[in-house]
Amino acid sequence: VNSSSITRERNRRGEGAKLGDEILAAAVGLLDETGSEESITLRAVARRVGISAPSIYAHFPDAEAIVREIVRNTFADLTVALVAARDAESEPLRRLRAGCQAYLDFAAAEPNRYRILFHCPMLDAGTEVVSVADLVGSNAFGTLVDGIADCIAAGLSPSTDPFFDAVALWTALHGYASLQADSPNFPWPPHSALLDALTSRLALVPKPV
Amino acid sequence: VNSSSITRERNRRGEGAKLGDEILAAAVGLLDETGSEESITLRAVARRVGISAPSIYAHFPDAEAIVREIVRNTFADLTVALVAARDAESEPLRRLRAGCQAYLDFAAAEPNRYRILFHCPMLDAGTEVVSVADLVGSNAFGTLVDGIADCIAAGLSPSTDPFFDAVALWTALHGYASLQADSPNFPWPPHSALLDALTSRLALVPKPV
DNA sequence: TGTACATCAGTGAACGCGCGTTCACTGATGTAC
DNA sequence: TGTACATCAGTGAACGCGCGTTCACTGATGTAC
Repeated sequence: VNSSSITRERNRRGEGAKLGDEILAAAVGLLDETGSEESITLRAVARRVGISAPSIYAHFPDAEAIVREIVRNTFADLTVALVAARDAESEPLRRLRAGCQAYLDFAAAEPNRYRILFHCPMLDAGTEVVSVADLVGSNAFGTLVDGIADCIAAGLSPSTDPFFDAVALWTALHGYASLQADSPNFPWPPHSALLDALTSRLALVPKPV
Repeated sequence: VNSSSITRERNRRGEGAKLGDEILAAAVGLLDETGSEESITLRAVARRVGISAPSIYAHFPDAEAIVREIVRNTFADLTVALVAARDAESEPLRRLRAGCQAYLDFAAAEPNRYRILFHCPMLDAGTEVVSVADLVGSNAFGTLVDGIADCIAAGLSPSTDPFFDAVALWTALHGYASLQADSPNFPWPPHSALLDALTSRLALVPKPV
């Protein structure tokens, strides 16, 4: 029963694996339309791709596996975006700022994928897809710590604890990304002013009074 | 069909309204157990209270109304907590800090109720329960702005824009509250050090370099 | 003080729906000979 | 070059479940007389 109007050509022999990517794309589409990972159901995904529901089992062992894969891909994409932003600048202050900007840009461009990185009740039972060890040791968080450390090394920050400052900055970036996505009608100050304030005040200041 | 082991005494005449509160409490219980408002279903709530599902219709027009009421109550409770914290201190710096502490305490004590304040896909279709106008004009956000303004008036902050600084501080508090709830295993620095850093750097500093 | 009765606080069965998952299957396609 | 066939990519029907909502109802309880 294909109740959608989508017609799909069967993959050629040996190209069956392509369907896996189509399934992931359809799941992200559902996530973006509803803002809730709960709408990523096997049957809804199948309808969107234009296949029957059981076909998904050739590619994912169960319904949650699709969401797990989305989370994994999202974390990888975020990391790539942060590393690319870092490598595009050489001056330490600009580097740090570019990393923060890239973080917010990613969250703004993909608010739903960004959100389920941190809170995905569908998966919480048991395995965390991106473990804390992954996060702390990753290039994603490392970009922030290194960015601050570079500013210190260049004499641009009186900070003495780049990890601490990176946590403070990450915290604020996450809050900004989340609130801006969830409360777009709030009378936000200009984006660059707020980003500048968070970056400079949290990463470049001396220890609190 | 009462499949739970709960036995419940029928309310006495004239006390039928009590069931409304029991329904809300049961819904919050479900929310806390699963971390997802999706588990607040009419039937699950009814099972938990020990009544039949249709009984709920005497108190709420539909399933979403329960969640809407929880959001309303949560916003009211948060506001009360912030105002109480503010009124417990008189010295401006301690007042501001107490408000921030109360905000984080509330989020830590009720992470799920706190979260659905900002993101509740179940409800997003149409009405926002707590509007942005409510938020900005509320005592909840006003506590922060006033706290900063008081510090400025007392000569304790060189800031010139209490609203801007309140947004920056709120942003960071929200990020901290959210991440701490969702990533408790992250190697967080000591709580009071981080809270001090966020408060003083974002609210008490001069304009960014 | 006794009793009829209106009202209140719920109940129980039923409806149609979408869900995850299973199972046996089908038909096109590439390949061995 | 032609053809049999193994394999691949997917189908369709069915299962049992929990869901929101509707409907007609029931039985206890307070009250009017």
